[in-house]
Amino acid sequence: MLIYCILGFLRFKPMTGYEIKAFMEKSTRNFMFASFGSIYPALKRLKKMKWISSVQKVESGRLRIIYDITPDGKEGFNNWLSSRWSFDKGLEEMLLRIFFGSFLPAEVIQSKYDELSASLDGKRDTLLKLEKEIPEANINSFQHSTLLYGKDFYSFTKKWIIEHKPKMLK
Amino acid sequence: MLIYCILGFLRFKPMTGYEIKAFMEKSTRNFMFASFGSIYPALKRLKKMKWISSVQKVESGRLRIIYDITPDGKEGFNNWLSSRWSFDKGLEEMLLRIFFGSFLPAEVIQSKYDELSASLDGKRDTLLKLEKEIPEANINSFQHSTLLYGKDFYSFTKKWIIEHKPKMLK
DNA sequence: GGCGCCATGTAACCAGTTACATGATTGC
DNA sequence: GCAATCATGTAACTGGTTACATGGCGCC
Repeated sequence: MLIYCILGFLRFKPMTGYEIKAFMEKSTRNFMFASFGSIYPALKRLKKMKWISSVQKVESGRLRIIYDITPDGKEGFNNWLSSRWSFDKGLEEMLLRIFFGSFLPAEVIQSKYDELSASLDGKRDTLLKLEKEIPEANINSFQHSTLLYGKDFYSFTKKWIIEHKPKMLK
Repeated sequence: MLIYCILGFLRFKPMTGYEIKAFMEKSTRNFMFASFGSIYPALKRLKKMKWISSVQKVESGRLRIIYDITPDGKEGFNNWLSSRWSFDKGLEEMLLRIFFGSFLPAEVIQSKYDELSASLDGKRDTLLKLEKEIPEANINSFQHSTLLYGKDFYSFTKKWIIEHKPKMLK
């Protein structure tokens, strides 16, 4: 996931590893955050894959390695962004995808919100089935309340997704 | 976190590694789930720490290693469960703690819900500050919507916590 | 001269995963 | 006789973390 986050950032503009971390701090930090110890190795990995390129500069005495996304990288990023928007990998991936929604054509983005909404229904159904399988006598009120939270959470998130689905421009 | 989950399960009743996984599957699976590849090593670790004990039995030809929590384990578990209920480690830890709420004295549990609620306020405040720091012109509607979701999510969860806070019995 | 920020990176560690290996029992 | 379930476990890998190491710039 971190690599797609980095790739997405580089679609906004070329950046150094340091800037990537700073950008995370003020944009995605509540759902996606990483330390230098994972950012720099991730950049090396992406470079090796040829999904990003780099230029070294010395600016006012400081070494800066500025990374940019390559056509291969764009393809990899777009494949990730346009693959099924399910909730299976959790809230974090959902929000990261939404964050980069502007890189998807307007016609596609609505169907992605619909996919998400369907996935949330599926999640809720699974919980409902789970609930039916458990005899109520075998579960205390705290255990039951975690199930309840799950159901309410999926309902809330689904409703939110529907309400915030981008409107089609006529 | 996994070790506290296992410890909590063993407070309900002694179990084998296999049973622990099966129990997870039908109780905590939407917020806490692990494979055998992490359960068995975790049990070994807990055994080494003397937080759990084990008895080997051969029942109808099958080897079963039944684990039980020790007094040291109970202490470790209680320390974890009664440490500050913050939202810092995410939804999963919050739900796991609630799941084991019955192991906390009735007087304490209410204050834990209050702690959680305060922690959620704090999280929301951080997002509010973040939002103020970002000039609106610099952010597209998708980026903005992830912020919005964060705020709504914290509000929803806080409201839920308050509504489901256990009532004091008179 | 010292602090805070800019900037890069590595090493040790941690907690998990998937895939594999083994083997017995139960029920159709 | 075969599939599903019960039962234990390891090895290779993954994707991150914290702490450390290094060093220059800008400003008071």
